[in-house]
Amino acid sequence: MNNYLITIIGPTAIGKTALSIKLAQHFGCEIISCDSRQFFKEMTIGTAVPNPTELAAAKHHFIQNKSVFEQYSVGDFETEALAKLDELFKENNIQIMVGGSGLYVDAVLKGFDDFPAIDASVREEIRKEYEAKGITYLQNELEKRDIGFFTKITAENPQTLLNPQRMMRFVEVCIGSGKPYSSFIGQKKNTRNFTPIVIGLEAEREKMYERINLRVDLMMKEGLLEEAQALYPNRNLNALQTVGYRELFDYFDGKTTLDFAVEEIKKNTRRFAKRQITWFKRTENTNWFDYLTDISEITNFVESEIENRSNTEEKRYNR
RNA sequence: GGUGCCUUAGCUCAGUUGGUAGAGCAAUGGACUGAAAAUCCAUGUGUCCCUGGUUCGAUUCCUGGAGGCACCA
Repeated sequence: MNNYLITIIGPTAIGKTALSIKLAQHFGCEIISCDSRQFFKEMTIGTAVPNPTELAAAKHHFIQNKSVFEQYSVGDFETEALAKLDELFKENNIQIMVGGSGLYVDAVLKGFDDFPAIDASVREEIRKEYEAKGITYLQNELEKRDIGFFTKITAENPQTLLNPQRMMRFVEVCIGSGKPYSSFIGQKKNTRNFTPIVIGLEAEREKMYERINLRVDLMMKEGLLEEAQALYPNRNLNALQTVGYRELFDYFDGKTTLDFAVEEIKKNTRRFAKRQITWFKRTENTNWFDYLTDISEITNFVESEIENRSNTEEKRYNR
């Protein structure tokens, strides 16, 4: 029997959580969250994790199961999510994944290559060099250690040469492993024991922004300020480089007024949503639905997809 | 009612000694294999308030009007 992973994607605040719960109830399955900020137990309001009622309505995984003090990467998530899915598919061949983090969705659906673990001191060293010498240091290092890859991105994606974070990663892999970054790319044949059925939620830009603004106001009413205040001492942690918190940290620093910070949260959330849309446009085989689409239409769609695919499976076996 | 100043991009404003205009912010498009709610790249969208006049040519100068602000009544 084939396994199916119903995957719900879309920009923030569009209604992914509500849809995923309805689908989970309909198919009697559980939910894998794929959201790079909802992993953290210290953040609740600002990351819009499902509320207790929602969590009771369907079993969720990867919601607030980590601490902001832990190191956690997309590679770790890929491993853990696949293990969890194997377990869940034993119970039910239909499961649900929902999330707004494109990179993490790709990790589960497509898989990434294996990279060696790189010692934190290597990154630290590279960061220092970069801060002292600027982006040309990273460019020179990459050119020296992985000329093929350097030439490729220069030709195909020159903007990446100006992106310190990506460039530091490339250089850190080269230095830490002693091999070119590109030698790890395209090595792994990723096989998945499930078929994704990807549902994308979309809305007119104006509607989407309206929902974002409303949600930010609601978060403030629910106590985002206090939540951010409690995390303020740890503001430098990676997990706290997050929309909704950084802007309030600036307010605590006395750099902005509270009203301005809230407007900044709205603006940065809009920009985040835009980046999500850009990413998800490229997600293969996505079936797009308006955010107001009736749940029955979506369940019908999913059921017919599964039927079509299992029919083609049967034909294959009967041959 | 009188006097002065203002009216240019979604917003705040600059500017053109007369040759149809440009900054910041907002916005839009894009990239992205272990920081990804991160990080990075690209893009100027316009009855220059309206109306006559002067001029080869007016957003710019002049007349009249409309709206706004300030002061005086």
